Amino acid sequence: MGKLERHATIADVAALAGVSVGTASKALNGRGSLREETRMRVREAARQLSFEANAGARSLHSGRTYTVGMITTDTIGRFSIPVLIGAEDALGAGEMSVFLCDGRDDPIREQYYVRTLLSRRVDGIIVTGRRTEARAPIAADLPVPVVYAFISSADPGDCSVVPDEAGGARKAVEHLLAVGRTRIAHVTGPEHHNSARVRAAAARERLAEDGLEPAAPPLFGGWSEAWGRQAVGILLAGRAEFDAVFCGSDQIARGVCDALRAAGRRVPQDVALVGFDNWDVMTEGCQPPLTSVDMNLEGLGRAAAEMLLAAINGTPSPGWHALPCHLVVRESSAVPPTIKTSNEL
Amino acid sequence: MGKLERHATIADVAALAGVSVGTASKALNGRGSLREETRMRVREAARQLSFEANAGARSLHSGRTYTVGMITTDTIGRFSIPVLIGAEDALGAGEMSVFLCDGRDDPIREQYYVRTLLSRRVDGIIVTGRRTEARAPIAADLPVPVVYAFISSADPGDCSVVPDEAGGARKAVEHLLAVGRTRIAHVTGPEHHNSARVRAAAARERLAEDGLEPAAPPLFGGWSEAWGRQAVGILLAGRAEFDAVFCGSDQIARGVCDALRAAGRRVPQDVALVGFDNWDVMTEGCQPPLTSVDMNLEGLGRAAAEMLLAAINGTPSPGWHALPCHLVVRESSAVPPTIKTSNEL
DNA sequence: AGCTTTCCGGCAACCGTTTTCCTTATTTTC
DNA sequence: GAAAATAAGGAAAACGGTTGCCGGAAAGCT
Repeated sequence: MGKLERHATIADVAALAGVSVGTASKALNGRGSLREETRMRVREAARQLSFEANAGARSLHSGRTYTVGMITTDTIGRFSIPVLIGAEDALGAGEMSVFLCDGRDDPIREQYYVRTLLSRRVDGIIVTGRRTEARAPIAADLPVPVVYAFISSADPGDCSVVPDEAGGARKAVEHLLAVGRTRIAHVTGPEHHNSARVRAAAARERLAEDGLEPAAPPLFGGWSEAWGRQAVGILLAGRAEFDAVFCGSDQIARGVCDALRAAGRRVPQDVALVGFDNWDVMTEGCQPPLTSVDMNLEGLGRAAAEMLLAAINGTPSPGWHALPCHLVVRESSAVPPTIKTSNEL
Repeated sequence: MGKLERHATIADVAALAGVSVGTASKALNGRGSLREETRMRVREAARQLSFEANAGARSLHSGRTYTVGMITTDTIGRFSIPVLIGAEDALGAGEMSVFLCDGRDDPIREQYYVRTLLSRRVDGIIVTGRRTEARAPIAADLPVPVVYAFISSADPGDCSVVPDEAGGARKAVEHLLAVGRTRIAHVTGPEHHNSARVRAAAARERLAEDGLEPAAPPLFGGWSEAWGRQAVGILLAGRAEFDAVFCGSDQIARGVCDALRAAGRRVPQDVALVGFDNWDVMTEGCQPPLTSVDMNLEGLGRAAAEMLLAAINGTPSPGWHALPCHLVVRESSAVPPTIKTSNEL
């Protein structure tokens, strides 16, 4: 209840243990040569006063703060979170604490945060968030290493850790081909969004490798369920036949799924469906559960953190690092032979 | 490109400006009495060296670090995020930085974080996250103030900022009554979850105030869409008639909505639907868009941060603070008179 | 001219820790 | 038994800033 008055200092500990501050410091840090009895006495005093060394004062000496800043450029969103969690986890294991800064997509705010982080002497900075394109470097000539996670820096000399979205899209298409689909449509987000373009291009390319054409030109729109539903209308209105839809996001896929059902097309029997993001809320809410591409954002955050730690320790890894995506197969694209057979009747 | 070698110190600035460090400090902080010319000279030197005062060293003197720790007890989840954003925003306005700590629902991890935060001399701590019940205080006798946000502390002497879920549930029911529904069912999360119980009790109570009984006993299950769908089966199998369903979460509501449509019941004409959380992904994805109770988590985070700041400045607000929820009406519960009339035919 | 003010800016203490010497005892060695 | 080696712990100087106090110079007053 009654909050403790103030933090105990090492001087308090030293006094209680009847030694000098220097000795107390050595005792607590296992330095110098002290009698075991003395060491214990100091430790006991520290325990009694619930002493915790002032990290600020300590870093004054060591030059390292064991903190890193994490700036999300867009508002902390669904994509930043897993990255953040992964990074925090990896950093925490290295005893480093994370300053969270929500940039809100506001350059002023961002610059302000960079300045505060520098004044707090963070050992490094991770920049994350979603953007339509690679972003401009957060600042030039920073005295600390910076790693971009999920988002990527326009400067190729910077270290960016990103998912291999093209690879993910290829896996999605490959899977659809493997379950026997050949007339594959693609519904995705806005064309001005790099992810949408990359995924669409990779999908088309993978089809081409098998000598196939898309069932329809890729449909660019928004990332929402509403767009997914709308897109189905467009697909059905067109004269092209399709037996699968690869969607640029799980939300789109879900919209597609709902609209297909409403139109009397069965998933997966008539149309197989693959989403992107592997967002549990969507993959599980969808009926049937949705096959999806997982970008492993948490792993990405972890990788970014590890690269940052390495950079802090003097071995930076400049450049663009693409981490593999993997496909999680669920019922929306599973085609049990029996049904396939009944289809062929 | 080439990262700057090291941070400039105030001694560098002083040397460049040709004054003593003390004078430089005063010049930069607007203290002491200096000639305007001197002040400018120092400021210019600081600019040239892109000097940023070392916050750690500074706080050594002031005793304040202008940082707070934020511990999420469960893994950073959908509910922690808005709270976090709100708090970060309010704190940032007060020039405070936030240490993010992901407790993962692991007491060991949590205690570890408390210790690191204390060693970093945070000015205060915010604890947030989702839990089935009020949680045990994070630690006894901390030397810094603590505020619990969203989650609440079992110790009534602690400061907890929580949404008024009962009030929210009452508003939902009131709205359904206002649009002429009288046979209202309730589908919600697991009974061992305090939120589920509170909302269910408040809903029943509000009905009783109008002399009404629930259309069916409250259905406790999970928080998922799947449970919502399942619950509709149970409701339809029962002999009770119902013209509205108030759901304990938007996900449940969406499941209910889908299942109702599949069963041939129209929303909102036959059954009006109200959810809880006002989660855009669900309210917008749902067809029709879902009416829902908004807990204003971002505001809650902001309020928590403000209370923490107040506590840091010496005026704590112990106890349990319930913030009002509000209802966001959308089509799932809108009943245009024409349709109502056609129902009555 | 001599005294008091006012104005600037330097000096040094202090914040909490770590670390490098150094000084004492206490042993060991010849 | 004296010299040397070793062990144990203290004193003090950093680390980077802030701030109270003080001194010197210039200006104002009789």
